[in-house]
Amino acid sequence: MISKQSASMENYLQAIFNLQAENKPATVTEISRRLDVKKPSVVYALKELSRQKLVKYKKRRPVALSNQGNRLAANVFRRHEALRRFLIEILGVDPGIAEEDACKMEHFLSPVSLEKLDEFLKFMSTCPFGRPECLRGFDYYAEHGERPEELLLKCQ
Amino acid sequence: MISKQSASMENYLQAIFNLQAENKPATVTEISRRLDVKKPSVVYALKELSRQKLVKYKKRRPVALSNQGNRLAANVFRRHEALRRFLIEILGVDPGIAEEDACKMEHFLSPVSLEKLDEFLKFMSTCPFGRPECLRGFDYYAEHGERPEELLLKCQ
DNA sequence: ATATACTGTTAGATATATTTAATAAATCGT
DNA sequence: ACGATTTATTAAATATATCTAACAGTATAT
Repeated sequence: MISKQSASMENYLQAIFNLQAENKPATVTEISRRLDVKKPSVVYALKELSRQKLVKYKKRRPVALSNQGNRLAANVFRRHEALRRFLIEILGVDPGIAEEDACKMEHFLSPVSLEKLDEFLKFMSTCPFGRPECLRGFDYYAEHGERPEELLLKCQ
Repeated sequence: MISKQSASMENYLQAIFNLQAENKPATVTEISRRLDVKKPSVVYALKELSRQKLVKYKKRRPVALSNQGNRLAANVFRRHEALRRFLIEILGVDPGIAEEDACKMEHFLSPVSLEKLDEFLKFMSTCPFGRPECLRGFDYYAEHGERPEELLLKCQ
């Protein structure tokens, strides 16, 4: 019943999810633009997702997620965000690249790892003293190629 | 010339790479066992990789990586290890699950992100005072569900 | 030495997901 | 109102990667 979806189908669900979140109609053309695929590919995917009752799709009408579809999409989105934030906020990866990487890896992060990653981000980003010292140490290390001297050593 | 490979082909390269590293002959049967696919799938893949000069493949002979193939496989392995280690050593994910997740995500980590992740792992694992304080803080948080009081607060 | 078992290959079918080309339906501008 | 443009769909082709079934080649054991 919890129908595991392919990476491709998850991408379609997520695109629709994002459009809904932005209050924009989820049209074939727009989905096709966002996923950089041709329109017949979108129609094919919508038929498949419709068959699985993950979207409500009537010909030539903007598509909408079903409850089940929304649940799945929200899940993909959560994985996407966790990965994206990790890459940007912890590793300092360029946001554009982080987005791309998250888009591809998001389909393969297990629930257990997601949970841990979410906790990790929460812990690191809600530190009452700002960015934790060891992450600042890493920022320095990433920038200067060597572990910070004296000043930051206290972080350990 | 740097021929980007599919996730599937990367898996075959990696399986052969691992067998070579273990000094075991990379046979169709063994690759098929490790990747949990049928033997004709392996033969298909070997033909394709051979066509691309990534493996040296003669019918009914154990297969070997070419230099180029070895370079690609080593790269996959590096991505795999970085992800696996991150999941285990930083997030505390169960090694079995970490292995599975790494196996799937390894195909989609960009060079830039890999570089950063490697640096991050190196920084965190070579701290002269052992496991960095904020990671120990996270260990505590993950176990007890709340940020450590007084004692560990200094880490911030 | 030959039957048996294991290993490897081929051929053909299947599934998924994409494309192009053609067409149909809807919308827009004048 | 109608021709042009945009949007959506269908049909058919293609690519990748898998499988099953059948077969071929090699090795093994008695």
